[in-house]
Amino acid sequence: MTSPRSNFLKAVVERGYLHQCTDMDALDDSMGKGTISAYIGFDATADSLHAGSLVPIMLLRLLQKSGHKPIVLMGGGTTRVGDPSGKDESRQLLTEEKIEENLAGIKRVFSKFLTFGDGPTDAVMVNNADWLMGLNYIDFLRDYGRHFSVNRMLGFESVKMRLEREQPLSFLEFNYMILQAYDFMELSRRNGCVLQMGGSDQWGNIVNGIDLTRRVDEKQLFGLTVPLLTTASGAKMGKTAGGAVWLNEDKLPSYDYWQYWRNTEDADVGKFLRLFTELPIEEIERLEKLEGAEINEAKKVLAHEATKLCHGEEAALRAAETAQKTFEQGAFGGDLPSIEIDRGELEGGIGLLDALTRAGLTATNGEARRFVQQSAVKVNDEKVDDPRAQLNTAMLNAEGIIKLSVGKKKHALVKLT
RNA sequence: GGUGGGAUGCCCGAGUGGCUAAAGGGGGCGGACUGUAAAUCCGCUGGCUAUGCCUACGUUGGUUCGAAUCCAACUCCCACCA
Repeated sequence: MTSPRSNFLKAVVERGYLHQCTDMDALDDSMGKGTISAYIGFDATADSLHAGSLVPIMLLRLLQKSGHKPIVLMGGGTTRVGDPSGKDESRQLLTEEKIEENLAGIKRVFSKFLTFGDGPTDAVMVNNADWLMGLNYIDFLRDYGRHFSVNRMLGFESVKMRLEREQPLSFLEFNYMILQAYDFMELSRRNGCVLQMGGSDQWGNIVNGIDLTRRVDEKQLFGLTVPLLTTASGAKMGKTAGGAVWLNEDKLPSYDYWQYWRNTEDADVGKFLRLFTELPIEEIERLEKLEGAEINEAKKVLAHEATKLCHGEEAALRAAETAQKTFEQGAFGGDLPSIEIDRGELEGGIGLLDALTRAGLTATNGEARRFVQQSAVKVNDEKVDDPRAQLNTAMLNAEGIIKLSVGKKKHALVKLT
């Protein structure tokens, strides 16, 4: 493969987005000739996307910046079936109302990363429920079912894995790849889409769509996959203490989002800067060369750039300021989570355990008790190891705030109403 | 439809009448060490108005002083046979 000439593919290779591509040279040619449309499909299994979906999202953004048209395919129809790829067990089927609700939440995420509209390179969002729900079973089987070889489908990784491990695979799920293949063909017909991208676990599904369209419409389509990311120490991307790293502000405050990137493992910094920021490569090469404690500077840049894309520059600066005050000056910043308490209530004294739980630092009083006993709890940066301790007005600082901490990283503020 | 096997805490998985809030592992969290990193070591890991109480071993009943453990019915899953 010669090195690509189109802006998009050049960047894809350079920044580490490429895992596999069906026909790099031919795709490069088409992209050089003019604007193309490409799509990525997203499940509607939750009401927000999380950091695990960020690579494909960034890929669509890069596509748009390179002068092409991104199509976001919402799996309103296929989510009703459930993708078996990469999963041991069938997924719980979601109700229709829940799926609709999830679609609405996910739409808000994309508006941050892509420009939607009617222009030639404006992004569009489509929902495969629009064409899948109306399919007639017998017609579908006769028109398209005959192009799928079961023999071949059994060889696909997603299916093979289930069969080898003797995990049940229902006929419903077995049909997922057929529906996704049909999606690709449908999008090529409706929107002139010629490229489907996705995670490396989608390779089989993508290739199926290309094959189907070649057989039925005699059209050449392309597929390109991105690597499925794990951190250098093997953990799945996008998981953290409190659960998933959501991209919607209402599910994960921008301060916590910033912290997630700030805590990136050393070995991942360069990779993440390439994938999740839009800094020039030369700048990234400079940053990833930093060693020892200096690499923290690179992590701050990563946190800033990533947060800026998702939540805006202002939120990123706010998070950085709070982090600086909290971690580097031993004070606290206004972006920390906070709870408000009535003065009268505080005068009467509030149990420490109760306060920790109300502030969201602990899930239950029992957990709070354990933390206190493990001397992990601080009030105004003073260690407290008596579970019966009370908060009172004497603890308020000059600004009328009490700072609570659990461990080194979790902090919250108690303010008066 | 028949026969056999299974369902345990976030996950995997021991446990076959009291010593079981349930071994062990994973994951997660806290502490030490550091650089808000990794690795390593130590500890914690059902809830509560807390020397006690409540909830929990698929569901519902039963036997027993006492059940995750025994019995019955039911639900779901798996395997083999038809």
